[in-house]
Amino acid sequence: MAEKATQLKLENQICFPLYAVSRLVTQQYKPLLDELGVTYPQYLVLLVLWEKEEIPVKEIAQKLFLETNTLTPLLKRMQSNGIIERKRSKTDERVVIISLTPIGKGFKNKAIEIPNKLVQKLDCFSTEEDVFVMKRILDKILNNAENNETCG
Amino acid sequence: MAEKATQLKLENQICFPLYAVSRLVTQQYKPLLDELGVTYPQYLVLLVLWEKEEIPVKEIAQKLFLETNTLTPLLKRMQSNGIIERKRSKTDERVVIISLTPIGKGFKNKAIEIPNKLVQKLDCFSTEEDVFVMKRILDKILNNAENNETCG
DNA sequence: TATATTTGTATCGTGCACGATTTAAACTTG
DNA sequence: CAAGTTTAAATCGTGCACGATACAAATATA
Repeated sequence: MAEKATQLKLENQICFPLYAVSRLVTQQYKPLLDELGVTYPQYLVLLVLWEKEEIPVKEIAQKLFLETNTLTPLLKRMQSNGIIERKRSKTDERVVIISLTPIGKGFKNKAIEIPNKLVQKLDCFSTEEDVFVMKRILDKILNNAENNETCG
Repeated sequence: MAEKATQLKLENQICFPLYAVSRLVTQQYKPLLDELGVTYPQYLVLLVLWEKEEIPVKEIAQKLFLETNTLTPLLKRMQSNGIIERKRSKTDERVVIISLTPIGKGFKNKAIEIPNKLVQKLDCFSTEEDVFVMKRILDKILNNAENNETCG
């Protein structure tokens, strides 16, 4: 029982540092993304679209582990900001295909320096070795989350 | 330049798996916290209050790396759910002191099994070794974030 | 080929996060 | 001690997250 009570201390939670560091890192992006006029989740959508020109909402959702009820309004905002286009698929009228406008494509040149700048910022909080180890573990977890439906 | 373009691929982002895993883990808590009728950030406030009976809003904010503009409405919801009490400090009228109601104190017994249940759930996604290593790195980052104002 | 089921988006409501601003109390300084 | 500054909460507005529900198109089944 004493051990279980100890497990309820904030410092012993696994989840909490994950939650706090995630927000901390997102905050590091803010000034860089402000220059593009996008939010952090919108930036993730841009990363997806820079890898694939035309992609259905559903597929973006799967890549980012988000639901369409989060993405639909987010994509509408990006559309009204002139960054992306939304059009219905010809072959399946249910599907909405997302693509970049010339403006959205142009953002890639501005964004090219962001990853390096962010690594510099993270140097204030961690070593590159630690960041690398952490990323490897997180990727493993995400990978298992994609494949392990038996377990959840 | 080719290297910089590679860095813009989603799979090469540090931030993204952090963001996605953070949400994934929070989702694992949901069914457990539903039994208490609290959200995940509210659960974090409970963890703080189980360690310290009476605590100002500001101090909770510092422990959880949140702003008071996030906490004030959250605490009001917890108050109207009968979990906590809010009262002005006698010695400093600016300060609002948060404390648990008997109901909030009683939640601790119900919550005592949550950490173990969560570890079990995480076993589906990761090894305990990896979780331990990750937590150590995340704690280091948080620690540096608390102390390094020169760098940000 | 009607009917039922599944699938991809969209809509709605609640609760965070967080920047910006406001307010009142406490503190500092001239 | 009066004026300016700092500090702790609160308020406001915007944008996620996400559960629940709706709806229409596509598919499966009777």
